[in-house]
Amino acid sequence: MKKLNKTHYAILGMLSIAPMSGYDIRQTMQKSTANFWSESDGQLYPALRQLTTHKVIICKVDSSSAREKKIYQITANGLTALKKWLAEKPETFSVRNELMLKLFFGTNVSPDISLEHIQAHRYQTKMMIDQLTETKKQLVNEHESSPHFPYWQMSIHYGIKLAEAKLQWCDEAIQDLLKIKRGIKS
Amino acid sequence: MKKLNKTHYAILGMLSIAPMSGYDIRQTMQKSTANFWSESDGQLYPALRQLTTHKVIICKVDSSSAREKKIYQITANGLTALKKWLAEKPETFSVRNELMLKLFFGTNVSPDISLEHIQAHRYQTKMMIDQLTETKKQLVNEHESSPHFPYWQMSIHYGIKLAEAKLQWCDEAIQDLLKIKRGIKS
DNA sequence: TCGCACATGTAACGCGTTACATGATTAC
DNA sequence: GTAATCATGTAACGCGTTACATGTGCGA
Repeated sequence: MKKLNKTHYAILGMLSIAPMSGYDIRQTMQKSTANFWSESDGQLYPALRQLTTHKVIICKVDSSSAREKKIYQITANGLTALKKWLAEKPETFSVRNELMLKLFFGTNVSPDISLEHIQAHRYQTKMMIDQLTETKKQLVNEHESSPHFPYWQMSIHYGIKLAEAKLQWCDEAIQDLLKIKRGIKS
Repeated sequence: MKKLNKTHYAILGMLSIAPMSGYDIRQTMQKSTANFWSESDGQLYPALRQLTTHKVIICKVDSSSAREKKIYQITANGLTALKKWLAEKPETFSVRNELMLKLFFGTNVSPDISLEHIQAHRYQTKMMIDQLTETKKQLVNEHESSPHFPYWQMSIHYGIKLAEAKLQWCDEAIQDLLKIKRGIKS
């Protein structure tokens, strides 16, 4: 019996909200946790089988609809395992930020290249803020009375706060790079 | 001939600053890029061999000092490859934030558990800000006249900006959780 | 003499993505 | 009819960490 990994716990968490199919889990993750967590197909389906073997979830085939659908449900065992994991200190994640790495070596190339990278990042970040703001609105409309609401809202706020900080940094960095450009010309 | 990956380019970038040994590269990364990029031993040494095979770096064994030391130097080929990579759009990295994932499923456990996680995160973030502020001071003292200076400073500012945003979020989230606690009691 | 920092590597394992593979249903 | 979405999976590969392995030089 191998231990459960983070993918497993992410799935267990999703199933603690409601019974779902593999496909549902993907959709839900893309809608809600994509900003800080996602799983690929290649992880998801094997993990569901492993979780079933561990008896932390059970699978019921839904033949009522025309298409076959495997609905997974968390077991009492599964909920206990999830709660235990939730109480453990979260590991601090190591970040790999390619934009920063390229910027760090920026002296090797023209400032225009760094400028372009940052402007692209600025645009992406702005899109991100819009999208998170939209998600937040939907959350208020659809789940305001849910016990999940405050927790889900906090996670969205985290995304927004960080994105706003990135935006500010982009603006400052763009100014810095323009100064470098002026320095080169003079 | 396999393509170079990001680890390879990170090393090339380091060697574009100065010739270094594998050990030096690790030290330098830990001092300067740890906040957004790091490599483990298990990656570094094999990568150095591969880069040598690709002839983008060359190795000179330094026997002058008592201890053997392999000093790697970037070649003209290597610099060209690095510049080409620097000009390519950086891929946006997928984040996996375990703290956010646990918070997202917070309804399954007591608010105290989420509170503890966030308070720990707040503390770590504060330490991070102090450390980055210190690094920034050192940078000004030691490299202010270097052409690398503005680029390196920007990367530090990024770390600081983001950490400050995290700190603010922590304070808000702690207030939110305290409200939840009061709600449960009443 | 003991422990730390210097210095270089290997092996095993698990994680995670990507591409592949299949097929039904529904909306246009 | 045909494209998109629903729905489930597999195989291969590369990435990255961890643990292991070895040995020197220097300062307390």
